[in-house]
Amino acid sequence: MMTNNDIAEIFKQIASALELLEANRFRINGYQRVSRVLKDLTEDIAGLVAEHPGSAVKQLTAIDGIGKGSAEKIVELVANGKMAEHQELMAQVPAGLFDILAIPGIGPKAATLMWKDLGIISVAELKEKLDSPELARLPRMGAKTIENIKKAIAFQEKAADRVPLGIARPIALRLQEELRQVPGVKRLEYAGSLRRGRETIGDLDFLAACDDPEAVRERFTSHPDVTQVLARGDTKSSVRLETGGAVLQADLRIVPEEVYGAALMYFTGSKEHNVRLREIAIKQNRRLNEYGLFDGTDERPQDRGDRPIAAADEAAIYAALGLPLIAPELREDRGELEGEPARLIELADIRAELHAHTIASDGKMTIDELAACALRHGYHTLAVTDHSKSSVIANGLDEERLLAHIEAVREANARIDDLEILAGAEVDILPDGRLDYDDEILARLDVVVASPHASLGQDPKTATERLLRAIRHPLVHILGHPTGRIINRREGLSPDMNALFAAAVEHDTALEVNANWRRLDLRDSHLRHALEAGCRIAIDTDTHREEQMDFLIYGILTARRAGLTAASCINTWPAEELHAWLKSKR
DNA sequence: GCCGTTTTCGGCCCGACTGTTTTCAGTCG
Repeated sequence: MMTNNDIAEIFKQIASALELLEANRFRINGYQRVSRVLKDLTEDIAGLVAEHPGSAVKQLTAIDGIGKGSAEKIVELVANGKMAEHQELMAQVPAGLFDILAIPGIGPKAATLMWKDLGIISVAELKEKLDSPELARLPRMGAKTIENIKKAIAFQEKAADRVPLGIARPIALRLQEELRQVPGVKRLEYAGSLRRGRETIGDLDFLAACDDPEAVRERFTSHPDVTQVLARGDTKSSVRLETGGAVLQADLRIVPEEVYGAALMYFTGSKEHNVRLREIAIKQNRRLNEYGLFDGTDERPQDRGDRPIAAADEAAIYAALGLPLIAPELREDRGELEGEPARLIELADIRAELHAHTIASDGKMTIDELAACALRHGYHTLAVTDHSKSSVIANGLDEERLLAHIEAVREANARIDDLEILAGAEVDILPDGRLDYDDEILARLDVVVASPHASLGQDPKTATERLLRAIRHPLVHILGHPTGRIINRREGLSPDMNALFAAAVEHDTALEVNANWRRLDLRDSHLRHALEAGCRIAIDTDTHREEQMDFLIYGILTARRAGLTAASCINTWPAEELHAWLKSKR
């Protein structure tokens, strides 16, 4: 069965092959857009084609970015497992060239030259020839360029994956704070995919407005964590840095304060969202760039002394375009420019933590320490949810220990004011969908979070049945980290998410957004679809140690990317409402 | 390749920086 990602990957390969064959730039863009749109799509394309073989092309062309040609190719691919155009291109372009194209600094022109003139068709071959005179004889291939390619390959070998949000954000906050200390800095903040709250970050983007650009530039490019300076221009600098176990690229853009908003929009992206906005501007006979929104469509109006209609702040620019302010997390060209945006959930809306561990299983805090932590966060409710007996590695509780633990929680609740401490458990969903405690035990718990921990390589059908059984269980409140994925490490389960969402609505079971940055599960795209289906959502940190309760921000960012409002999130409800809902399952 | 309140042709976002050039191509975001 072909997943959306598989299909998207095929279109991406077509685009790359066409780049190497020097095809029309806009045709390449077209394929790239199809690839991106497919990746973002929430419904399963293979399923859609299977269910509506006659109307699949029509349904696919209804999606923005997919035309008749691509729709037919998708149907061909799903039906036959292969696509003629793709296969023809793959026969023309050696597969290893895609890896060469992926090296930062090497584009289609350089890769094609190396291939056609020198027969280089893999990164290994390129590395062998880096010091050969024949490479240096290629046009535009001087000593510095070759040196940069060497460094880029070394960088890529170190920085194998995009950096998880939970690693990148603390680094960015630290760097942001350091750069703000430079005298004369008026404004300085991170933008880019980090500001949009993506689950992984490609590079860090900083924007500054200041009195002394050279001082900020100097602090940035000579920072002790910087391993290489890639660019150092008047308004833009770019570096590679190694810090906190991460290897990243970081860019700094310095602009006049009066155009800070326009630059922030530009630098926050996404690229695709920006393109949409610029297209809207053109339709209004205007021009939008990082220096502002201008009347007329002249090139570089900022250099002609034109005064922008709006430039200083984001809201004014959106307003001038006739648009509401779009939250950074939504700026992905996924339809955010249509309709009225809702007020998205915020960190301060959260009033309860419903998934947390103590020393009874694999946590580091006692019940009292956990409660103190919840009180510091201003919560009205805390659920203590230690692991169940099958999670042996996590020191899961058997029935006897669990009953004693429930007593300890009840005792703490009686002793501690201003916080309702609930007795719960994170109960393993066994591979066949049964739960790890019997109903008599589950009924004694105030909160049951049911989560998959083992057998995470199951086939989709088995996984769907397994999770459906847990969702339908009358004593389960929350489905914890539904897929069990670990970002950059483990795919996790690939169940039919639509089936899960429908069952969750029917049985009034909440779905968790696990805020631990290694999980973020549900992920943003799944959550978006869950909300369309009408699911209730829980955002919990799965806290094992004190500082992990601050992981909540990662769950909030992920939830905002899906358009979650406070009302749909049970952790925001007043105590009485939340407790009544929990009791409705008892 | 995609798209359409200039709709089936003719457009398609906009700018910064480097290195290799003698005025700009290639790459990136």
